[in-house]
Amino acid sequence: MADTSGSARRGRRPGDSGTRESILDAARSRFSSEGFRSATVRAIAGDAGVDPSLVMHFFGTKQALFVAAMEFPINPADVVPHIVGPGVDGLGERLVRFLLGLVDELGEANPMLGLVRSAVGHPDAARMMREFLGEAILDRVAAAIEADRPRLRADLCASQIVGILMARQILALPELAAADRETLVGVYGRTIQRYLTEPLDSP
Amino acid sequence: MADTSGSARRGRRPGDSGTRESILDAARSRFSSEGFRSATVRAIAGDAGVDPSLVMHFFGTKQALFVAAMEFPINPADVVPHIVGPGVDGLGERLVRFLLGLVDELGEANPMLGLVRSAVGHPDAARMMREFLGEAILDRVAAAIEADRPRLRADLCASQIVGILMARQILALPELAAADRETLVGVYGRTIQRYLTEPLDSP
DNA sequence: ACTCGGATTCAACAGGCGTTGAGATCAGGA
DNA sequence: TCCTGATCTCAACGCCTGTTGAATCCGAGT
Repeated sequence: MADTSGSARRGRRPGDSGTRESILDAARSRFSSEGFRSATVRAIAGDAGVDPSLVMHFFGTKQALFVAAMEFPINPADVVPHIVGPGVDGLGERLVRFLLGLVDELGEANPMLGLVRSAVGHPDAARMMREFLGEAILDRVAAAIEADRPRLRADLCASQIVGILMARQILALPELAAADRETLVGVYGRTIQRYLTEPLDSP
Repeated sequence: MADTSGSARRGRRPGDSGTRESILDAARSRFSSEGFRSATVRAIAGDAGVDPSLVMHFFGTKQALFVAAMEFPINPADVVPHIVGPGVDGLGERLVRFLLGLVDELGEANPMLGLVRSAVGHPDAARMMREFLGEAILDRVAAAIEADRPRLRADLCASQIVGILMARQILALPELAAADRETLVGVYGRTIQRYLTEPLDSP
């Protein structure tokens, strides 16, 4: 609100404007909490204090803005070895602890939530989610341990992880949202561990 | 296409028109595959071969149409005792087998998928999903067995069930979609069984 | 035979959407 | 100092949306 005249001015603003980044921040927040379809370019522009057409100028298309905004803030290649490194023992717990920590840390601007919310009824976003969760993370994990049917095991893990996101962050199931994090790490960790290492044919 | 004149006629059609039901069928299908927001009244009317305003005449509002269409085709009170009856042994497997059978049977007009697809970014639908999954099914199951923290156990089960729906039907993870049903019943059944009966504090 | 009322369509509204093109403004290199 | 090009706004376009009101049609009860 340091406007020197009384009304909005056109043209370039003085100083180093971090406008592009603030558009990306607003987009992350809107896409994450409303999904691709419901989040509007106009609302994102409004949040960033900017005209909608400036968004188009920077990113060209709503779809392209979505792709740019849902870029993951950390590189899986950096973090996965850190989780897998200590060995198979406790691997499930480490994965779940990492996931829950990330969710709490990212808050409302969480690309994983944006992808889940958009994947529903939007095949392109479903593909992005599949690629991120599967190829970037779980396939590496499943490959690090040595077991039969690694892809099926990765899919099993993905189903529980997506379920955690849906139930805790989107459906907001009350007991699950209120539960102590380490309790969940224990329960879900054992599930993931089973999906990764135990025999898949029930005895 | 048994039109006696060459063009569409106004007014009441001859014979016993099951129009209301065919609108509901179309709505179930559209809401299930696209979610509340993306499914349009016009498309539903088109599928039913009817003018959009007739949909409003019957149901008043898109929201009311959604509620009517997402009514579950079977009554949980009828089926849950059938699943719980035989006792705690194999309860998880019976639940998962019932769920997967239902999904295959209902196909593209599955209210559970419609609710999941709409819950995302639509709090009213999230509440409907919560009420159906929790109060109608899982709370009864958790109450039937006797264990500590029954609500948390119900939420844990819900998280895996929703995850199965997301991963298999919406994300379409390939190995999961292709997997033999009884294999999944074994793997997921054991998970649900754990969530229902095993101690929640990891040893 | 005659009305009555539900079924059905048509045409339109008001609002929101993504996107576009033209123009204004200014930072920084020549 | 002037010019270039990036940044930014305004106004508008065409489209799609849920919803409405009026007009038509016809089966059924009297």
